[in-house]
Amino acid sequence: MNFNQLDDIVPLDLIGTIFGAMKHKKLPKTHLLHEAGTICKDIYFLQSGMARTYFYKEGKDITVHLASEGEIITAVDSIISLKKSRYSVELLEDSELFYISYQDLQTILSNHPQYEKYVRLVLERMYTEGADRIEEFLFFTAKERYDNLLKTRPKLIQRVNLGHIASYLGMTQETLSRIRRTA
Amino acid sequence: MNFNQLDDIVPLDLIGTIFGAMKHKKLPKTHLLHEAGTICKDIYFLQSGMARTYFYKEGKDITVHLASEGEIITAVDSIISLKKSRYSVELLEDSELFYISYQDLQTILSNHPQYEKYVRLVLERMYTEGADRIEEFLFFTAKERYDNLLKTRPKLIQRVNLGHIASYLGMTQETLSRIRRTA
DNA sequence: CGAAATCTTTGACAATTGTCAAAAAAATCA
DNA sequence: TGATTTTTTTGACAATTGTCAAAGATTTCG
Repeated sequence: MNFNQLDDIVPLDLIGTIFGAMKHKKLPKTHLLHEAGTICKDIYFLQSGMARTYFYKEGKDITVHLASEGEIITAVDSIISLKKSRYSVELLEDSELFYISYQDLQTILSNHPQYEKYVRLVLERMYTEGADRIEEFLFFTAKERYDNLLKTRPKLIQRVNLGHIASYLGMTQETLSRIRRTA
Repeated sequence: MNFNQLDDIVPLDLIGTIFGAMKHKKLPKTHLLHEAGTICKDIYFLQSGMARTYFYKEGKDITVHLASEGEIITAVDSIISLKKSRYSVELLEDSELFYISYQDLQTILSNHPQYEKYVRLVLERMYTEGADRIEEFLFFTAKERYDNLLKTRPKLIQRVNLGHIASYLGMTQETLSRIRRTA
């Protein structure tokens, strides 16, 4: 398995326990893992490939989150609250993934409370990453945000449409195209 | 006690256990709870008053987080990683607060692993709030972000300097002043 | 109270980013 | 391959937001 968001945090026996409860699938590019307007029950662990969370604002398609192999993706606005999600989750490449319902994960955690700690550590990391992304918007210009992404996740830029990257960075596709020309 | 980020999630006995380990202080406006460049070890629970997390970018003071009574504040970039923080945490009003070191909190959690679940729930909520804030920057104009803050945290706008609110919303003070005139 | 300090507003102008439309380039697939 | 679809770039222009400087307003505190 290849889960860089977890490997250094979560002990092997927990990975084993959770892994035993996970289902596995290979799915093609453009497949919708989750559709906006429905309640999202599953958490996806990308073994290979790439996915994005997105939604529409005033007719425009906006990418909220991007994940590649080793990373986790789900509709965060639904999985915890069990409200209908604003987001859809779409595969950007043919992908191989493991998944588990949040319900099942919670059952495992109830039976093995010693594992809660590791879920906490993963959440802490996710929270910190989110805080960094907020900072980006507070201090950085469009060009700085792009340069930063280039530095931190270079592969992503080669594999994802310009339009998706632009909306993920909070700018239009045209702006990103011009930024790239100058850089 | 008054902890609206916790009351509806965390059971009373845990609040009691943690509360027993917390220290209590009253401190005046402008007091620095934490200073940038040092490692932040404590988590603060505001009983009354108001605080902000901020830092400097190119000489400009930028507010990253705002908390009022019932909310939690700390230097998130340091408390978990134990790295030196980029942020300072400052009181905006005379405040009464409880605090505990993250270290002590972890010890409590080790001794009472049944409580990990609630820390996870709090973190999930914090993460979700962070995700919402990112969305704001992705889809909303300066005016929309201000209107939204006005709707979700109206008191805050009456109690916090325009400049702090402006940087918190990712715009200049002048822009916010003009937005407010029109609204 | 009244002077000093801090905070907010305003104006003129500049820079950044967005919009709309169309052309160019690249990817897809029958 | 070659036609079709999708993606990216470009241009002209508009809207939004930022910068700098200064004037008003408000708060603080001796």
